[in-house]
Amino acid sequence: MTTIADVARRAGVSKVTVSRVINDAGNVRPATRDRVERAIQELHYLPSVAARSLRNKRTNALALIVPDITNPFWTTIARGVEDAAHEWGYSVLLCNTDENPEKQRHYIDVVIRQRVDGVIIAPYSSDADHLKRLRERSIPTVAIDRRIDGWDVDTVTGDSFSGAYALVRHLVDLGHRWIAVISGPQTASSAQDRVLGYLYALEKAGIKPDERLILRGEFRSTDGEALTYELLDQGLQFTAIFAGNNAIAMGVLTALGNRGLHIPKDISLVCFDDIPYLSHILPFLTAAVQPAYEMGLQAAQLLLGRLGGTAQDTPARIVLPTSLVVRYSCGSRGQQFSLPLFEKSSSEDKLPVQTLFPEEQHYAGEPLAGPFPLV
Amino acid sequence: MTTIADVARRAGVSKVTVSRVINDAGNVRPATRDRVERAIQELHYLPSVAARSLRNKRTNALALIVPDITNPFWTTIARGVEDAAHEWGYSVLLCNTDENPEKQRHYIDVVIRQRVDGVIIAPYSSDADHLKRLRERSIPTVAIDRRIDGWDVDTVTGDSFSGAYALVRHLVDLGHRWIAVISGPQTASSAQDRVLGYLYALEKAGIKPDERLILRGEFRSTDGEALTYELLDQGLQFTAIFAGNNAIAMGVLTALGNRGLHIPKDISLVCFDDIPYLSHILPFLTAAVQPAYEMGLQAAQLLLGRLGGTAQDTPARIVLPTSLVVRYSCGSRGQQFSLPLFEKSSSEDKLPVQTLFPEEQHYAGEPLAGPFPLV
DNA sequence: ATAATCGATGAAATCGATTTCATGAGCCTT
DNA sequence: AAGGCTCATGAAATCGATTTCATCGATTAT
Repeated sequence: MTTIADVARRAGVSKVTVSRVINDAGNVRPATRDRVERAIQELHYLPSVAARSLRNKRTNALALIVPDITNPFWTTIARGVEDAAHEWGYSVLLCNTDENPEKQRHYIDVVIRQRVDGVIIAPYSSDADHLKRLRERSIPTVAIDRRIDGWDVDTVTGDSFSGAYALVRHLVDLGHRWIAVISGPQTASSAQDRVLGYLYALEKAGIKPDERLILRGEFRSTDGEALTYELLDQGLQFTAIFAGNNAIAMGVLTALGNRGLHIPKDISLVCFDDIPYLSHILPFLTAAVQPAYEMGLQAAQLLLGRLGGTAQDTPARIVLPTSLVVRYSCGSRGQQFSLPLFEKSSSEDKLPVQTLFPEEQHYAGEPLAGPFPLV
Repeated sequence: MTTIADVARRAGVSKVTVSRVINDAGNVRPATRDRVERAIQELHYLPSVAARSLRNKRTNALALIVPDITNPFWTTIARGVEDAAHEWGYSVLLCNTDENPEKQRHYIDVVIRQRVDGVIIAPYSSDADHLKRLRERSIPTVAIDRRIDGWDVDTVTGDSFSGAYALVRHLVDLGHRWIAVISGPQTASSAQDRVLGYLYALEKAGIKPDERLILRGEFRSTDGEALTYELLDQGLQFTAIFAGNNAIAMGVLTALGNRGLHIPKDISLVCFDDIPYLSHILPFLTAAVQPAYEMGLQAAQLLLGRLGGTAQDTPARIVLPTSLVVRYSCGSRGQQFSLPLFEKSSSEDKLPVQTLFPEEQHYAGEPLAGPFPLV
């Protein structure tokens, strides 16, 4: 790997001069600059970020710590963060915790070892011990989607409270009186707020909440499914379910389908967060939609602003508005059909595909180009 | 930030001894080891990867360069890569190229500056100039999903040829004779193979291919949509469309819907790659499904194997089998319904949600906990 | 004409780890 | 008892960049 010394030697100057050229630091004669630039070109030199950041104490890297990169909500946030970071010349270390405190601890370690300049985190639990490690080292941090109790940091969230209120209000307006909620873990402020919004909507409607209809699990489809079975098996009376996020809603759908219940004919369903591809083809689920890309963008801009040292004021608390997207899962727009659309047993045929030319497939080059026209 | 020197001072030893403890290098008296470990604990010391890798010339980091992290296919691959990397103590630098050669060039620069130990890349174009830069520096590289012509590297792909063959064969068996294909860019081997599989299926069926029915764009829904309009506007005769990937299929759906055409009543549709959430609720699209997670896993294992120096043999060419999942978009299982399910104009109502307590929202702590029961 | 300033350049120190080599203590062998 | 080992430990060099400070020639001010 070529180093700055190689470039210096080739250009007939010292390392310092090469460094000046790289960093556009001025005080370099145009002729010298040219020689150095030519040497850089010829050697395909690219400076080592490790060496540079060792000296600089700045890595030009952010970390984004999220629960589940498989969920399109988080993917979209990641895109927002990445786009903003890219703009400012920062790279992004993406960390996936699976809502697992142990993995979160691990990644906080990684992030510290990497000496990233800043962290954007959707904390598993607000008071988690290991979050303190970021604080102790005063690593600039932005909380996204979830607040961190007891640490006054910049925060970007969607308006979970109002979104939940709007969803439940919608159900109430349609005449529902027994509404179950399956939210996320109590440790996540977003999950809390959604339950609070739910309660507020009930209160406003003069409905006395029933504790047995308020369930909490992880923000995962498996938990949504299991808790729906629990609801059904307890023989409770309810006519609608509010799912705390899109993954939980998927689990609810699965469970209801398996029990032969149809939406919205038998039960209405609303949820938080959109599912991009799905709602495009099948605009079925009525949902409170957060501006995920915007959230990522704002979080990154907030963080980069801090790093740039421009904003030295008090921590920002940005709460972005949600939208209520009314579709068909409550029957409010006419019952075009009910989910599930298919009988369970006949829904899929998965056939193995035979590999046609096993030998050729392992060749380099273009073994398949021979016998076919038009290519 | 505490350094190894701080730890050494506190433990009353030299930096070397601390380094030995950290790296479990032996030749340290148990009593000394204890003192050092206690000092590490007390100071919350975590070594800097920059300093370490500067000296070691190993960063314990991989890069994964993919076209679009928003597409669940790539997200799933990323999970496979990440899980394998995590297992071996490597971190993953995730790079998103948007199928944009300029961004790919940029990220290859980044990857070199970062001195990552290895790269897994779905190259935009196999013969792209800037791929050479990885080669020149002999950075261990694995191509994923797409082969790289003229560079004999480890490669992990799905069996696009056979998958495409199976899809088109399925259409032919159902009686289709005029089948259009909308594939990805010719520079991507996966897109090529899918066209080749298409042609092979036609040939086997004794159908003469029509060049006008073979279209290529980017692997994006916008291109799928635009090219579908093109097909329709040319007044060509065709009864089915084979979409080169899931994103293109989404675009095709949009275009057909906008033109008032229904699937499978008016036109049949098959595509490559699944759409996890969607096909779970609405198992509608008949597709050739690649084992994405497995692909990521194998690519990472291949790469890590190289880095470990275990496998010094010739480059591997792993081709993983696809499955044909027969659903409803060709009508072969009965026409339960046609897509689009809704009249276009009436499909959604997006309402802004009013923020209920704007002031409280910006407070720290738990401003919302007051007036509600049950919390 | 001389001092002061400025611009271009490089030598050496530095960042935080690891590696190499030297040292000295204790133990074993003959 | 002397030489040879092993083991525990540390001093110094090193990785590849940047920063600080010194130097020297040219230009400007007095």
